[in-house]
Amino acid sequence: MPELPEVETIKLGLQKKIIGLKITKIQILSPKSFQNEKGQPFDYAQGLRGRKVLKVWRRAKILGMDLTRVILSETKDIYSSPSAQNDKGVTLLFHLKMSGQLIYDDGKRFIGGHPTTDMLGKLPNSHTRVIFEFSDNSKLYFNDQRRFGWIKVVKPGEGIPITLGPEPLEKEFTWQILKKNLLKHKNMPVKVAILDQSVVAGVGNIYASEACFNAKLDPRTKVNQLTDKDMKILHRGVLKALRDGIKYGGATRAHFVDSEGKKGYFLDYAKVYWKNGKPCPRDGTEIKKITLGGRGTYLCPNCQS
DNA sequence: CACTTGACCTGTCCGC
DNA sequence: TGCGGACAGGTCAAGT
Repeated sequence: MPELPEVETIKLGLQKKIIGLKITKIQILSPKSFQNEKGQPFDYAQGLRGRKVLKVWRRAKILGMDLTRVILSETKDIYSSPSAQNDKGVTLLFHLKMSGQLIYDDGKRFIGGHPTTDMLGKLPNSHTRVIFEFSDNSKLYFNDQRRFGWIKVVKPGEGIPITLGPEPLEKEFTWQILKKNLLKHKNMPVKVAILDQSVVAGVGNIYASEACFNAKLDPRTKVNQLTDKDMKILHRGVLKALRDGIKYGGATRAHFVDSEGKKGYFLDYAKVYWKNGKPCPRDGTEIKKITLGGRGTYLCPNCQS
């Protein structure tokens, strides 16, 4: 799914809702979806009961949730956890991959009929993998049709299990850094190269096509053909694509919904992604779909050269 | 080494 | 209507 703007949208939604709430129960319907730091099923979910949500954050496409140190009197069974000694709190990492959703229900969400939530129907549903219950009886559902996504329980500050480059919305992401990282892949088409999370963290297939369009660059252009000017324009193009994505609440093709279950509208505003056959918004030429690095790629054959 | 393909899963859509 | 194949937002491992 979810690329950076979609995860950012979920983060902003959850920050308003679950900070300070205490977890009372976790139901794991799909053990594969709830893992320890080694990627094996995490068997001690009961040890998370009694913890409060301290912080919700995002790095690239990963959502993090820092939980308090356990309150011993409430959760004796934490001692069955290998990390029980010297408990400094716990962090949950969420990766939604292709089809994951995180939907918060505090009873106000109108399940099953809201114009923007019709697609969800009732929760839990057959794609619900994990359910968090909070002390105010609200719930957080982790749904994931394809089960590529995961929740990992790690120690606070423990490394994210993905090699990540600069965070594009932070100051560290300059055009010079982008150039340096892209040059790791001199002969790769530029669109494929910016999908590498160590080049720039958080760009996925939708925003990679959009970024190339914004920069008026043919996505097939090899990295070593790019001039410094191209690098600067591409840097701006990446930022514009991501910021527009956040502005429109993310992109929904099939699965993405925000933490209230609402779809994102970025695809209505996307310039090329999923627009094959439609006119280019710049010059009216028909948008083409091609395959690059095995992924669908969209471009205007006229103004992206 | 650089790059591509396959695997992980489930669902949908399209052509025969 | 049914069936096979292609394809779908991500990422890592294995293969070329």
